[in-house]
Amino acid sequence: MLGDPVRRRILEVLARGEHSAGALADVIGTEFGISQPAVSQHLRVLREQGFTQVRADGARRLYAVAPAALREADAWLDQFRGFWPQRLDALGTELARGQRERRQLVDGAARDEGPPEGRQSVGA
Amino acid sequence: MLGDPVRRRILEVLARGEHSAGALADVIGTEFGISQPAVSQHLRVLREQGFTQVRADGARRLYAVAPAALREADAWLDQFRGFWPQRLDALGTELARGQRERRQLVDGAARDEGPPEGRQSVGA
DNA sequence: TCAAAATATAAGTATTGACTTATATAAGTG
DNA sequence: CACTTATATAAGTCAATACTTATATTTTGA
Repeated sequence: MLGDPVRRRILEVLARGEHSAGALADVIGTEFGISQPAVSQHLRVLREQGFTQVRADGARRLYAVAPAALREADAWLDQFRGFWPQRLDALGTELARGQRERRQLVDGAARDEGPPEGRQSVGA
Repeated sequence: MLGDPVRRRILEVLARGEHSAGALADVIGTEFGISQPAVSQHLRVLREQGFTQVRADGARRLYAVAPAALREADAWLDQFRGFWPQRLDALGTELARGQRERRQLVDGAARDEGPPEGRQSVGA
């Protein structure tokens, strides 16, 4: 599933906010040199496996990250957390900041919004 | 990679400690109804992709979780941590406990050691 | 040193999966 | 309406992958 680099990349883009299928077809299609249907098929898989949510906006379909499935992956990793050193250093910062609000970029196609500000994990 | 249920299951078993290739072939082979070579091939993939480490013990090969690759997956998930509610409640406990030491079950084949005690994440 | 045990590799096959082009469907727009 | 835009689906192809059985390799122990 997420072994596929195209799908991973799609989610990375969606981590920055909502994007239309067309915008994704442009960005991802260009990056990987694949067609619109190819991207659309990846979107279908992501949708069906619960990694994304979609809402209609006229003829467009706006995709966004759906937490559930990714969270499940995260939960699965719990059993291995004891195997690597944790990053407690970032904790204070994170606690102070509180839970970060998500932006809702309605589309954005070619336009690049730059890297997301540091949303980071702390780990156990 | 980890989209494969057999490989995920192998790692789950290894999360409880070291197991020989034969023990894994028994457990996994039985659970999934596949042959020794099939399991061995999965072990090869996991090894080559850096998810496991192996050491020799006579004719046996003892497999264990290799943190690096899984940790990378965990790091990748960082960018999505803002999308789901965090479990800060577990933090105190975890801090108090300090980093959990890993057991080294030398094999264990059919014998089931029961669930690992709660090794949990806290998240950002 | 030879047979058995533990594991890996080889070679073949069937399924899955990631694309392609072509086309269907649905929604704006003149 | 007809045309265009936005997206999804269909159908086919090719490569990757997850098995199988058979066998090679290494180690141990009688």
